[in-house]
Amino acid sequence: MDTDLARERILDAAEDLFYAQGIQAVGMDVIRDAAGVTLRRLYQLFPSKGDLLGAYLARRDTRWLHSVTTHVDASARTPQERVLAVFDWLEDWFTQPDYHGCAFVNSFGELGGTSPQVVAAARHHKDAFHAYLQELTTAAGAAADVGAQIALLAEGAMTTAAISGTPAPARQAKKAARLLLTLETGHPTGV
Amino acid sequence: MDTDLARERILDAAEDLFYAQGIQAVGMDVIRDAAGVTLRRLYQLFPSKGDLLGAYLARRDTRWLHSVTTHVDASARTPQERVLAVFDWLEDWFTQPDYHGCAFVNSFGELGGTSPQVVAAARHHKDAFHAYLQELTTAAGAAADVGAQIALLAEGAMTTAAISGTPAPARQAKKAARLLLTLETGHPTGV
DNA sequence: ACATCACGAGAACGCTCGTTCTCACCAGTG
DNA sequence: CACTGGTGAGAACGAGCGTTCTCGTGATGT
Repeated sequence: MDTDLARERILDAAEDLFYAQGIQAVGMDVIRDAAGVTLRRLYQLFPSKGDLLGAYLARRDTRWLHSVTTHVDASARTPQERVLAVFDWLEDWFTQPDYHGCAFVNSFGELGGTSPQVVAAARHHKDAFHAYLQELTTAAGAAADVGAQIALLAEGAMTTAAISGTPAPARQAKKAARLLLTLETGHPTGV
Repeated sequence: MDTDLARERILDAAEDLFYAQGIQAVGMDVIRDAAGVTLRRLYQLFPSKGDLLGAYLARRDTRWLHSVTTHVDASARTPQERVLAVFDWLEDWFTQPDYHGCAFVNSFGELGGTSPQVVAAARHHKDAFHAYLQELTTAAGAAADVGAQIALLAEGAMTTAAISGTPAPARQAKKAARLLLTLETGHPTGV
């Protein structure tokens, strides 16, 4: 088997399994089985489980953000709609049957107390996402605070949808985001 | 040693360790050492690690909510201030040096994929918290949606404060909550 | 005083899991 | 054809951990 193909199949298997069951719950042998790869090959490409974890998080980070931005670019016309389109994308995500939260929040919850690598990955991912929201809200003419506030709504929606098991938080967050966006547009916050 | 005292010391140790390092990262022997209790006693009081985990989450649930409600009752005068006082309490919490997120979100991230018991505990805890916020916002005369929206802000603040390592999200969330609360007070949402 | 019982301390057991090693096999090279 | 080197399949190793067992000891009841 080609090396690149093997890498991809390993990362696909790791992503499915790590996300579904947690990182510590999935052994390297299970990933080997799911990827259809030999253990030797697995350790050649990822010398330790930590390396595989890092690659998993890195790939998921870029893919996830790319998916959001692609949806925003494709579906929204006005700057305000671009902000709100993020919540439509979230609702789609929450509706997928295997959804159970943000992989980075989950990883942080599982290993944040022991792995600085996971903390750094989560921080990087959230920084990038929040910066993107800030960019969108600024483009929509909102006050400086609104980006962070809308980021909090999005984060809250992710964990609430995961724990409650329903996609409803996406719509509630969207509604709140619309209010924050339209009411503060162009005005100083005045607080 | 008294049985009740042993229970308490075990739960104290388990809470410190589970919260700081994660559940799977902490062995029963470490809890035994920290509690100053024999392994025999530990298993007499909590026949399995799962039982100990359940007791830990149950106690933390009631204590956490009690702490919030106590602060709200003690510090806030008007119904609106009672809602916003929740975010002051959050800021205090975020500022504690050992803060790294909501124990239930972390537990869910760690074991949500494999333990229905943890899922149920997290759901119960979040249901109770969100119901409390709903109660506060209703008492403040806000529209029906506002409770859920403010809950999303609080949840987002918890995870964002944990991952970013700063307490700032509490103030951002409070600002947004104040807007949602005052702007929607007494009006239909009109969306 | 003697039998009984509970308990403290820690060893032991069985399992999981990350990682490495063994061994047979096949491809290419002189 | 011999030789070398890489590969596949899986066994093996070593550590960690949840749980139980052993053993020595001291308290209790009669």
